[in-house]
Amino acid sequence: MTRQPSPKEPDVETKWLTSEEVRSWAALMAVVEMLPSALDVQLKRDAGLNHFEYMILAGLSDAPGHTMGMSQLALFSSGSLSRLSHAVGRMESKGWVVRTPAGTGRAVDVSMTAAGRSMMERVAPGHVAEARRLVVDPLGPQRTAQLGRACRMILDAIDPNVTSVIDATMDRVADGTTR
Amino acid sequence: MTRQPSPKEPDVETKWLTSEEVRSWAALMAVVEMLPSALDVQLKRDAGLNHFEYMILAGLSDAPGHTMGMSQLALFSSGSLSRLSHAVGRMESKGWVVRTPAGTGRAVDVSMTAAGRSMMERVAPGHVAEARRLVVDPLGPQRTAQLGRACRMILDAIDPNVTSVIDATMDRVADGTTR
DNA sequence: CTATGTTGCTTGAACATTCAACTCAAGGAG
DNA sequence: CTCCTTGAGTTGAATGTTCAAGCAACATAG
Repeated sequence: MTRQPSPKEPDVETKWLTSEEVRSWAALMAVVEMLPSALDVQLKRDAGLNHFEYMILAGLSDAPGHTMGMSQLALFSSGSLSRLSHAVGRMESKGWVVRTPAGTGRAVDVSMTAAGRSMMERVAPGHVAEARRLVVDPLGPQRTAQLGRACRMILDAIDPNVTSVIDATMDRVADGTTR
Repeated sequence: MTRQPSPKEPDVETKWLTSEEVRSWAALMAVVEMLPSALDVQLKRDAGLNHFEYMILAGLSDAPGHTMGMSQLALFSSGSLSRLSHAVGRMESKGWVVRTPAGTGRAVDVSMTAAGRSMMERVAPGHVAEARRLVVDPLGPQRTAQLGRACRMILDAIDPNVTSVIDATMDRVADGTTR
């Protein structure tokens, strides 16, 4: 039901989707539902880690000093502060990260431990291989780049802040500032 | 950490991503994490429904006789049978769907009730508006179609069966067979 | 110097999802 | 006919996520 359900009334208000658009929308919805769990399979198997936790570690791994504040990390990992707090709690008890009070106010910094880092080094290759197998390779470079641009436009519509945080991290990664 | 972490060893095995590819990948990951919850906000507010439950109703709403078998529905909604079973249980207790034993074997059919249908009619416009606001309109028709094609390629890589189920439903929708 | 607000995070309970085990019905194989 | 095996769902416990409330450290205003 993404097109007009029953054309009884004139239905002036709703701008329904064309059948082309419905097709695209359905495909996108299927991807957002399936891709995370498809990735979870590999991560869970190889490291007892879910996708969200992986994103956290990936973020820290590329941050200066392997450290980020909670709020920034929440924005980067596209999760709520609460979800992050729970997740970091779990990961702390497994010894992958530590929390330290940051300079000012009530702020908290999260940093990756050596154990966390070595875990990442163990899992990352498999994860990248999955990324290739499911997305990058089937699409090829051209379409992958196109997809990236489309996603950035969507993110901008959802919340303009996210794009800038991600871009910042990506710039750091590209520069190799962290190595 | 989607690129090479520390170039000590030759690292013959892993084909890391280029910085262009990492950018696209990061944007895609952010979308798959954020889009469902962004959509949930509207659905929850307007109908106490989450995105997965909406997909179930949407599937039924476009199915002949507003009815589908559990397995087919699971495939369509990109969820596990177990998840679907729990979700349908909840929705049944709210009076939106009913389960009836289907002809052969252990099979079960799920159908949308009148209450479910009228609920859909109430929510759908708002949902479509969100779909437009966050995706279709910012991208424009060309890029939306491109995005759809890319998603279909990804789905094919994850599980070739899904594409056909979705296409089948979409064909029905396009034909208007259910009206 | 109290009161009021704001930021940044944590917490607990309610709710949803996953995982592994189980049931029940058919379909063969011998 | 009896014994696997497979297919289709269900169930309960363990795990994760969300939601609303709470709390501590400042800031600002009176």
